[in-house]
Amino acid sequence: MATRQGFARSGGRPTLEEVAARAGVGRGTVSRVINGSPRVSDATREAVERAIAELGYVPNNAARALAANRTEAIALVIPEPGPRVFTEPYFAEIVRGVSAALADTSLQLLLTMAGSDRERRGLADYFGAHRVDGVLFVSLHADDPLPDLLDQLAIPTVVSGPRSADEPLASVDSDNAGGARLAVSHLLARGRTKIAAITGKLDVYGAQRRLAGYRETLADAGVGVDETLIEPGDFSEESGRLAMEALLARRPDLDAVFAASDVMAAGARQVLRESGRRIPEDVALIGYDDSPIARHLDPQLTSVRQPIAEMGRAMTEILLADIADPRPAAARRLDRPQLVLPSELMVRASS
Amino acid sequence: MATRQGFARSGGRPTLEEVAARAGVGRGTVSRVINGSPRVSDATREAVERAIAELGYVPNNAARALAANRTEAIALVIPEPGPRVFTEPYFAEIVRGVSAALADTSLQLLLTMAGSDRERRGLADYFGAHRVDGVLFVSLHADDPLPDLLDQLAIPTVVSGPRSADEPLASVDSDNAGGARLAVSHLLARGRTKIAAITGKLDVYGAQRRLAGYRETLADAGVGVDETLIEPGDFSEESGRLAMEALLARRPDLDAVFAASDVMAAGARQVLRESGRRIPEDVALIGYDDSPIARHLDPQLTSVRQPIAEMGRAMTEILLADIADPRPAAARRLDRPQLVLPSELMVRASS
DNA sequence: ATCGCCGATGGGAGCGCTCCCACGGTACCT
DNA sequence: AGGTACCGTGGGAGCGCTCCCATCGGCGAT
Repeated sequence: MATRQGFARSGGRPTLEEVAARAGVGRGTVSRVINGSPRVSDATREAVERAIAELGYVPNNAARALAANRTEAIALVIPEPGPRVFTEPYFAEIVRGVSAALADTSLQLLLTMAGSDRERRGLADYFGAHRVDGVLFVSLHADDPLPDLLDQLAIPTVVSGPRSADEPLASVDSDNAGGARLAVSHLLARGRTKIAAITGKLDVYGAQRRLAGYRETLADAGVGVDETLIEPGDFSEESGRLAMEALLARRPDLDAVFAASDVMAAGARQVLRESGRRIPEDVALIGYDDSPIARHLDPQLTSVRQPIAEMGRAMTEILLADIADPRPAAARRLDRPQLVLPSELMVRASS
Repeated sequence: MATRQGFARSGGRPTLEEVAARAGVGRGTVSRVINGSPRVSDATREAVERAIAELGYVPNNAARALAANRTEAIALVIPEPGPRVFTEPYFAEIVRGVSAALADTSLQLLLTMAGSDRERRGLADYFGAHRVDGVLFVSLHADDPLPDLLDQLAIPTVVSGPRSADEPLASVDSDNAGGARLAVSHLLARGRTKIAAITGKLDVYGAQRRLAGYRETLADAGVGVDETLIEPGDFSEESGRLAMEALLARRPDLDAVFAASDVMAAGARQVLRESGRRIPEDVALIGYDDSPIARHLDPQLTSVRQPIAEMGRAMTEILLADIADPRPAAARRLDRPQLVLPSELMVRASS
């Protein structure tokens, strides 16, 4: 293998200069070939490419980064919370999407889990020191100062769920309202009319949107929204249980439940069972996220699936476009995409 | 905040040189302070540190890497397989452990998902080009050429599960045999004697060890190993189903099942239910991995928990120690740790 | 008082690359 | 023929840091 011979012969790694010498051209020309500049004749390009192959040359990233003041790396920041948040494969799916989008570029993915405030402070310095070309944020908290700091530093940034309806940064989201609409429409189509909702934490924008979708669908269908059928949760199983108990106490006549997460649906299911109700005969149940739990619940849980990997991919593509955009930060700031990807209803036995 | 002022004033980021000027010392001295060299007087060190704080100086990684021929980064390589392998939070847990171990260092974590052969070839060049100081491998395939290549290149490497009993690279593993032993002992203690095993893919070393633990425990207890009670699976739910059917056909009298993964246990559970058997009254069931599914199965599944995050942490610590080891590669190669971390049995309703 | 030694320090010489200016050559115009 | 535009190209000048050698004092030993 040519590559390996290259290593062995020189002892160290071949440099640009050596490639240039071998190809009989100057450093600048080799650099142009490597960077795909059009200002190189075909013959020269070919000669350079041959020399690169023969020597097994691979550019030194550090040198490039230093000389060009780029880093060839983007960071994925995950505000790492308690140990068990990764119970759902959300994070892994995002990473999959991101790294798929990165596959044909030469960019590196830097993973940053920053739970504590101290760590986040470090990050600010870190990003400020120009150590990444762009930053991807996953599941951002509404009160996180980091994104705004990045904005000031003019570092391209994309977040994975807008923090509000007027998110200032570029963002990618799944259609939470649409997902809820799918679920509720499906229940209506099945003849259910007393459809309860267990919401997520309502300071999370996505949870608001899911609730909004629920409301809109019922209103549009002429069924009307009954506030006694709505109970807040916080995405946890325990909160699903509690919400279900409250709902049942208030509205024992309900015939369907739309929970804003599978985990809450699992809690609700337990309470429904204990109350002697059958699923879906007496009460239909729908969750959200299409997590692995959904498929293992008994009965299998109908759930709304978000295209998580696609979201990761889309975030990355938006980020890359922003990085590549030659206009000054002020101009780029003007047209920041707010992408919303459609959700899908996975119909199973529980509805 | 001093840091922010620093940015604003200079327009660009402060450099070593500026810090040196401000502290009234030479570049070399500042460099020594930053790198914690002892050959600096206390007074000077203090003056330099003050200048650093005042300017909000953060070293430029690329420049350091270039000058020192280090990279300040380690790679975590995940042989990305099909879309759905991340169904279990294994990967996320490993990342948690790794990044926890990295938290007090200044090293960066580079995430590399390399599924296709083409990507892996790229990786070889990439690592060869000295772009990382060390590499962490997760769930390595037995026939992967990459680790050996890294070994030749003398790049420190740690793998997360040895590929065989005589793994040449440093490795960290959970005690698979011990985990199986816990499970089987527990079943024996509950009075079960006809304990079946559904194994994982036996070309995976961990699966072999789990089966070995099962065998040893039965042998030690004087119960004896009955080969008709052993059926191979491949870690998938479907294979769990098939294996359970085969076992039931052959040994309808079995009173317990130890499955080498929760997912297979879920498949087995379904078949047991369909056959009219009650869990755990008629047949006790134990899984492996303590995945989220375990807690959501009905009845909740007893399962063996591996300390995954701790494994990630341990891998990283071993890697860092290897990177820091000043001895030549040949010497380092001699004492490569093979760490085995204990597993734990999470007892739930199914056993 | 002189010498030698050692710890503390300054700063030159790169690390491998990109950027950019300058140069020779060709093609086309007047 | 002379001029003007480019195009493709070479190579100097750094990017910000670490390494390492030279230097400078101060100290105890002689």
